[in-house]
Amino acid sequence: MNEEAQDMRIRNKRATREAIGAAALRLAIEQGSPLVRVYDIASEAGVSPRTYNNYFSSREEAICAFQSDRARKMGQALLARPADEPLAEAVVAAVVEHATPEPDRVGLRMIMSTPELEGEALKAFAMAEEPLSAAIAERIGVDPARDTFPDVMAAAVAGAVRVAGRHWLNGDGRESFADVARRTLTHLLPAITRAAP
Amino acid sequence: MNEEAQDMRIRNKRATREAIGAAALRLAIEQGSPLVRVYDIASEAGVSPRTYNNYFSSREEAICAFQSDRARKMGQALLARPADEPLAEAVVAAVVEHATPEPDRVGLRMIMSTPELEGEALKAFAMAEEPLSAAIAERIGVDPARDTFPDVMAAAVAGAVRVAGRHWLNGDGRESFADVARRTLTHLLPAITRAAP
DNA sequence: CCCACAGATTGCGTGCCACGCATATAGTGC
DNA sequence: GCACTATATGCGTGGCACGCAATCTGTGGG
Repeated sequence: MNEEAQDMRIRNKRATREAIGAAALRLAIEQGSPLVRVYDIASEAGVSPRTYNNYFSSREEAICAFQSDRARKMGQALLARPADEPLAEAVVAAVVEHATPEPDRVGLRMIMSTPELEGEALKAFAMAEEPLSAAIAERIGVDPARDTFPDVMAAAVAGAVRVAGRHWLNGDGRESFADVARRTLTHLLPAITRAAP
Repeated sequence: MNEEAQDMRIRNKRATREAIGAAALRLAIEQGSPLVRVYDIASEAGVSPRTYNNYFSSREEAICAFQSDRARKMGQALLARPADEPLAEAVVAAVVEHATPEPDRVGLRMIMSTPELEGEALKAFAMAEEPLSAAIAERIGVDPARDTFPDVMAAAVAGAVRVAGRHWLNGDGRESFADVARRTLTHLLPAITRAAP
């Protein structure tokens, strides 16, 4: 049962990590990010402050943990798409998967409007680039160390999703995030499809 | 002479800001970013520690100030290109301008390999996006609040330059940064030229 | 020439936080 | 039941951001 025991531990760690992250996000939304104290986050999550920073090394990281995990999943979603699917379709599908359930408007707006969280949010999006690049490289069969195409496309796609989030927030709220993301990705399609004829 | 006096003050502020930023970068390269103390940066720049954080609110911000200013200039460079130049050419030209003089390899490598600085570096690149987007929007005559194209392209271009930096660092050093950047931007050209027929 | 004023620098005090170290606890395999 | 490892926690230390108030500096007016 070694593996299962390890799984148990991993699950537990993930659970507390998510608990802390959720607590941090909730408090940041309620009180505003700069006012949140580490002690409060830890209390809310039911752990010691010392334990809190076994998981996160800054308040920003804890608040944006949700975004980070989302971004990671977006990259992995592309890897999981069927290999015979055209690259452009696979990318759009992976992004749309990642967009469900709809992001939390209030939380996203809080993050976007807080300069201190901006860097962390950008890091979260950047985290999606490596798996995206790997998936693209594998799909079109090039070496990402030699050819810059996968990295460039990954960065462009991540950027398009980020821009979609911004426009979705500023919009009138009647368009779903997935639709906005589809529109932004459309602008990239000529570049994406060019390399996968 | 009111205006000139104001100019003088602005120049002075800019000078001390650059002095502090340069000192921070130099010390970070020499000793490694986490070992640099605020007191040392301030001493090196000839100001008080208290003055240092009138200009920067974190060590990371000071160390990456040079990158931030660079990124800003890249955005403004596009605005300054002749209006009749095709968008794709103007973008490439602006990036190449921004690439001279060649970035400092050691400094860039230090920043790229320090996780704490990663967020700040990403913020620096993101700063270039707004002027880039504005320039693109003006050039093709669309409203950036309605049309996502300028923002998406700005993010893609900034991402391509960032990727170029990474590949340039990992390369054998015989290719200039400008050349690598040209290659990465080439991958975006189909998307860029599509909207400016 | 002196004064008033605004902007910039600086010193000091306060509160917050990241992190190393040592310890307690819990869950696992033998 | 026992040894072991991973995790949680307490405590202490050092560093840093920032508010506040005093000081310094350069500028323009009387």
